[in-house]
Amino acid sequence: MPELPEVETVANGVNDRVRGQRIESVWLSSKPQTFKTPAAEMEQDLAGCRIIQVRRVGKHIVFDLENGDARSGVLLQWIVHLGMTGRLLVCSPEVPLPAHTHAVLGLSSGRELRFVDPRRFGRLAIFRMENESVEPSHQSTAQGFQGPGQEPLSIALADFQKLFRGRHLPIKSALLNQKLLHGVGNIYADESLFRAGIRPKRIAGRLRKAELERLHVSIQTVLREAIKLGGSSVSDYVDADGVRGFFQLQHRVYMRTGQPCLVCGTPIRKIVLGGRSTHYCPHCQR
DNA sequence: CATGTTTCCTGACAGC
DNA sequence: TGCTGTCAGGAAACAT
Repeated sequence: MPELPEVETVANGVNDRVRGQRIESVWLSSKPQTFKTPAAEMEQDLAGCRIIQVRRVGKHIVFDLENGDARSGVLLQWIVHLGMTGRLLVCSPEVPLPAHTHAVLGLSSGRELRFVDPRRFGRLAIFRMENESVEPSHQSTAQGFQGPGQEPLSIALADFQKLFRGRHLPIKSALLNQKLLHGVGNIYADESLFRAGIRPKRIAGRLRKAELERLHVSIQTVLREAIKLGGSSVSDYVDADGVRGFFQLQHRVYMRTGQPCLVCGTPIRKIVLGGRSTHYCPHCQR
């Protein structure tokens, strides 16, 4: 299940392979729920565009596109959300199309960019923004696609603390809420809470200042470490090369139910919180 | 408005 | 062996 580190890894890998190329052909499957933008419209929009760059915003992969019509002043973005089982692959057209392929972009390099998603929790969309050249004295303030939440790797401590003020829900549920914080999913929520020594069901608004400080640090540490290792390969996540990440070897609680805590030896406990399996050490996390 | 619950989807795996 | 049932999970939609 791709979270921030996996999405970052995929986005970087895809960026290296497709940056600067033109989209010469577009094929989309007929599974309407995959397309937040109607498929016909998306096809029209993507065809002929040049890919300026590919980057991560939250758990979304954003393709910044130039549509070749400079006068239109429109910057298009292709937004890819991998959901649980989505993959982006760059390969030769000769490689047989895997089952559950939902999008194939033919590139000027002669290779194809493919979106494959068996479980269809992934989503594709076009984001359109006006080019903000209206204020020539200022740098463009155009951000393009932005989720409603904050980026965990750059949020300041004070803003981080503010996110949870007055919230009456378990801290883990708050961490998973993308409207608050981007990119933290089930694995990294559990791992961060373990490293911060906080029980997942503690009420977010009742955490002490010192605990939020620890959590702020541990989220960033865990995410950065995971990015360095290429993400976690838990079920079927692979990067753009089809290579698996290695962060799962660093998991201290996730999927370690019953195994001894690596700090104190107490068996790791598993509960269900907000419909998500949740792992923690009952001794180390209070 | 803030939270909680249900829904979407298929592969993997357990149990008979 | 092969079938059936259960589970996983991001985030939107819906309910409370």
